[in-house]
Amino acid sequence: MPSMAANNFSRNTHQNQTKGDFVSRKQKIEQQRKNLPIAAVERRLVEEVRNNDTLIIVGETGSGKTTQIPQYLYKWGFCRDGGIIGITQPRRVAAITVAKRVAEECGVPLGQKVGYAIRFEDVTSGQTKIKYMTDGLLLREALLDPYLSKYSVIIVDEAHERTIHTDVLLGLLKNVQKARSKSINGVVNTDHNNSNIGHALEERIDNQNDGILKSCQVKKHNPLKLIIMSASMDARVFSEYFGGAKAVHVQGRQFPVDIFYTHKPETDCIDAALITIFQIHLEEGPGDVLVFLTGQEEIESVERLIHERLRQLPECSRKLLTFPIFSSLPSEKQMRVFMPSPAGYRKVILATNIAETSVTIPGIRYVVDPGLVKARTYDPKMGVDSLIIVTTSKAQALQRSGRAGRDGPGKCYRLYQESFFEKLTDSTLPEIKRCDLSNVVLQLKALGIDDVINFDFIEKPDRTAVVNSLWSLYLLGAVTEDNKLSDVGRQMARLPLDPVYSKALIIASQFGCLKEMLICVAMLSVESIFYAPREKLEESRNALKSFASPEGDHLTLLNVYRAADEFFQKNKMVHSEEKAEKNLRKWCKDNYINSRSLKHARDIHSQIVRNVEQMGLRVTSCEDDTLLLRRCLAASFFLKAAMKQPDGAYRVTLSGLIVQIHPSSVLFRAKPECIVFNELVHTNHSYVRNVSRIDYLWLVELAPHLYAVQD
DNA sequence: GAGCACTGC
Repeated sequence: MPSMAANNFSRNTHQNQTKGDFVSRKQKIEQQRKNLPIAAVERRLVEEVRNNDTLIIVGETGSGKTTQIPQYLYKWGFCRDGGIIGITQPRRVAAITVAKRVAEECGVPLGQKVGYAIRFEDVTSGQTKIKYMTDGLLLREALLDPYLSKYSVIIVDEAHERTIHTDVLLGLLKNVQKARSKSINGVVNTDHNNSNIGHALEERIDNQNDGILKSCQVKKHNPLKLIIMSASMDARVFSEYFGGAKAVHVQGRQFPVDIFYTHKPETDCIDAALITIFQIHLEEGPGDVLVFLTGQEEIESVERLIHERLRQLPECSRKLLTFPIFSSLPSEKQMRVFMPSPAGYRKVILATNIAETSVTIPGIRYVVDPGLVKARTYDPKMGVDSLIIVTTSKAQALQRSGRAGRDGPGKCYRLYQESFFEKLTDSTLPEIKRCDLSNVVLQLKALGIDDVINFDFIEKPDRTAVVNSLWSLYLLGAVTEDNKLSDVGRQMARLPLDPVYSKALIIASQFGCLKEMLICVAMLSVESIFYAPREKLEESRNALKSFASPEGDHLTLLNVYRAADEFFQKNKMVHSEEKAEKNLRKWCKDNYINSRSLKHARDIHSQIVRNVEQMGLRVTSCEDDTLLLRRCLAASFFLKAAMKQPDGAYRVTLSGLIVQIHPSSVLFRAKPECIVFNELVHTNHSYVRNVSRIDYLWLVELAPHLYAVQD
């Protein structure tokens, strides 16, 4: 009996507690919302949105703009006509976490009134009114619904980051807005002046709606409200681009961060970083340290040096723990940076610029910033990506120092002189100015924008970059001689892949090896599959040997995928799905394979299998006919072929560039006469990665417009 | 025998 009573008692308490917690949590959320800087200007902001079709909102970190503004707009009736509010983010995690938070604030389950959509994951429903998504996803939606007609408001968040998706989206939205306000005036088919997408949209509607839908041609659209949100001080660029759109500022909430510069220029940045870390550790109050470094190698050597110097300190001063974080680090190791340090210990986080925006680590009071970053640039003429260490921009330096002021007042040590800071560029070059544009050009063409060179970008990409991508799209058969999208090009645009890979799938369906090519393309689309930690180089090499194919990296990747899939399917017969997934991760670890990359490849694979089936392509297998598959690789990747030179280097056939096979390739030693490859990256040398052995005569046979029999 | 920051469809 007593135990019974106790049981009841405890259950009651538990219920009361739950209820009490719930109420207090709700109240706490209400309180937090009211205390946000943005809450004070709710009415004014709503008025501004009502009065301006396009509004620029500059909000510093901590203002609450991302979570609150959509809720305000919903509350004040911006969804009343059935339209929904869409908010784009450059990163997936941001879309997910913000949506979760907003659903909680609204007290609704995620996926109903509030939801999110990212690639592979759509947590929205018919009732969704506030939809967070990635900017790339909204671009994809535009291909299916050129007017983006279900949205009454679109908010482009983090616009200052100027990702390539954001830039393309801004251009698109500007035109969609024009086209929608035109159609509302009922002039959809008469006014063919300045807006090329407006024009293109009208033509598309004309073509698509032949016949019974003709009466819908002048379908009335609601005007589109556009909000551009940026954290940068400088709203002028956005305002000018949108015809002098009004810009409003919202206060942020950050703790002050003291900035320190060096008195003289530093020659050895690693040494300077080490000295600074130990100065902080020995002289400053509690708080963790975040150090920005350029790459894995630098991080690993700084970590080693810290441990060496710690050993020279007295016992009582050794309470310092290091945590590396960079993107190719397996997730479980990345997660360690979030563990609170044991009492009395100080954490030093050695990070790449993953910690600038993508990962927010609590507890940071000190930032060490050498002012350098490894940046990717693209040479459109040679088709070469380069990874070079360059100085950060002012905006980047500001972003880095801000990481010290999230939990309290902080300090930032810039390892350069103040005069040097003044010389830094204001902001980082937008991505659209430094990457391959063939995918962007293909997508714009699929949206009906044929004249890409004169498209109204917020910042025009280099003309040669556009011309070169048009040329490669022409060679792939995606655009015709008169620069129009071909039927093949239209098919390619439906696939969420690099255009070369989309074309490879189409060719493979003709060769009868689409099943294999789907796997190759999925594996080629992800970050490196193999993981080789420095301390276990030998073991990881042996693991790779069991998958290696003498015919090249493509077949090796195919072997890995098949082995993983076979392992997974066998597991699924005896275990639950989750257990099988877990075992697969273990299998990856044992085989020195990055399970995050493999999971990504498996997701892409299932997505593109659905895509090609919808396109009506037949998924047939060439079974073990690797010769056929390699011929298909030659037919697909003929733009990237190279011939061996007498000295063992390779000469890229189309550009004449001299390159080496990357040491990570299975063909690094074999050095076949003729190869195709997928990536050309310049670091210390020019390297080609993902390489397969082919026969030069196949190129002559399969790409005769570019290759002839050699004398 | 080198070593790739980050994000996205």
